[in-house]
Amino acid sequence: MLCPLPMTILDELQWRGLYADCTDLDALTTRLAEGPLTLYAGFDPTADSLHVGNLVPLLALRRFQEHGHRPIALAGGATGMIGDPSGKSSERNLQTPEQVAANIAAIRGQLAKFLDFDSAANGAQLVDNSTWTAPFSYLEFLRDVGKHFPVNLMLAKDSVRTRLEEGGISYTEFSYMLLQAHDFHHLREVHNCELQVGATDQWGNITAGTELIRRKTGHTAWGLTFPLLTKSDGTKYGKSASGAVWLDPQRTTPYRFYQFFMQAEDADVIKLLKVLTFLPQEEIDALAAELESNPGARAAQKALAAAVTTLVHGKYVCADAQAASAILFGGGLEGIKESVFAEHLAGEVPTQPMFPSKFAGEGTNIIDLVVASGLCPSKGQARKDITAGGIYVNNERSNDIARNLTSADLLFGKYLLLRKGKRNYAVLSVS
RNA sequence: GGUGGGAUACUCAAGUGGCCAACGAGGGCAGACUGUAAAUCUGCUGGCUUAUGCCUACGGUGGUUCGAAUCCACCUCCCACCA
Repeated sequence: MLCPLPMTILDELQWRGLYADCTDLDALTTRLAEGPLTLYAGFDPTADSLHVGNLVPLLALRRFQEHGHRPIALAGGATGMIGDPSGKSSERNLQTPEQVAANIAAIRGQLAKFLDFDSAANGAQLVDNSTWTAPFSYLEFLRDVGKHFPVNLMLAKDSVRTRLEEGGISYTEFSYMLLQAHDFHHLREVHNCELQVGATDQWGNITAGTELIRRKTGHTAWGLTFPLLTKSDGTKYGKSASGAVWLDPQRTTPYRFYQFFMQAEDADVIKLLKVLTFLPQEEIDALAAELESNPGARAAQKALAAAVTTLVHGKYVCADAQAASAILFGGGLEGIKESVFAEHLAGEVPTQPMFPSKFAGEGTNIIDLVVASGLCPSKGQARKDITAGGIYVNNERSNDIARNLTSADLLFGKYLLLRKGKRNYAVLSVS
């Protein structure tokens, strides 16, 4: 076997399945070979937390940083006020300035965790596009930016064209690409940022930026896109039955987060390892081989869940999620200690506080408790699930809808472990 | 502008006066099997304080009728053909 040359960042992106398109691959390859450059990716504050889909460009910034380049994470305080039409089939409601401000604050904190800001050579930067966009007057913007955009080219962008076909687009969202293009231009001039990366749905916005830079200054700038994260069945990745998978532990508990990746399909897991982790090629190849020869061991899923959970929540929190999973999916509850239960299950698994009076005397009907736990959306559904044998109390099937649960059923006098089906757990905690 | 067809639960799609909370398929949830899998088989799939009970629901608003998803009128939106 030939001794391989060290991988370039582009080789690595290619190998990881992170390369979709580039405005000028040859020129960018040459430029990257000459030395470090500055690049950026934008994150709009559509919610008060990032979700797993945002991880792809965010980790890509870090991949570039590990290859010596300088990443800029841009929080879209300005663009978030407008709403990106890309990939959306209908007009969205504007967020209030207060919402955007709150979301920006939350997202800035999350972005900061993934990049190295302290390196002297190539420390990351965190910027907010409202700092240079807000002072811009409307007239100035029209003259300095708008003048460089022929409307016929704007109409040809995919994001606009699809919207024109399905119901139209407001002037506000139509203008979004100008804001993002101006961001790129600003970063090009002020920070010498030569590259913008993003998912494929950002292609139109990115090329709007490279065009603006070229027309205004004649400088070069490149765009590079990643494929959208999809599952083997073609649907978007990052949604579980209960909605998006968030990085904020308040929105998606670390246990749920860990479980989400643990339950990845065989057909998706290798791709996810490449895209969402920093595991080296040899390790991922070994996991792929293991998946092939011994799929039942699910080593790849375990590695994926561990790596991503550690990346997002840290190794201690990940260890808790692993411990909780081991208990719930490993065996029975026999012999489990209160401290272990309290530490690893209560809080990890979705937990509802309950008043002690609920379990005093007669106790409370199982139907009401299942609904209170959040496992079932209505009493009717709870009744059906219980009758069908799909509900477990402290890991023992309980199919009597007349059953009342009392303090005698509580573990350690405090906890009730409810389960629906094979893998949906909830804890009721008396306090 | 004219004529004809259509709007039914998460989606597709039956139903043309009572037997309709509404056939069927997909999806979803659960059970068996399994790897916390896939495939397969089975059950469930509007809500409610126990239920031969009540409420909500077949585009909207009224009407006919003992009784309407089903009939009538008007309205809104889609599609086809003709202008």
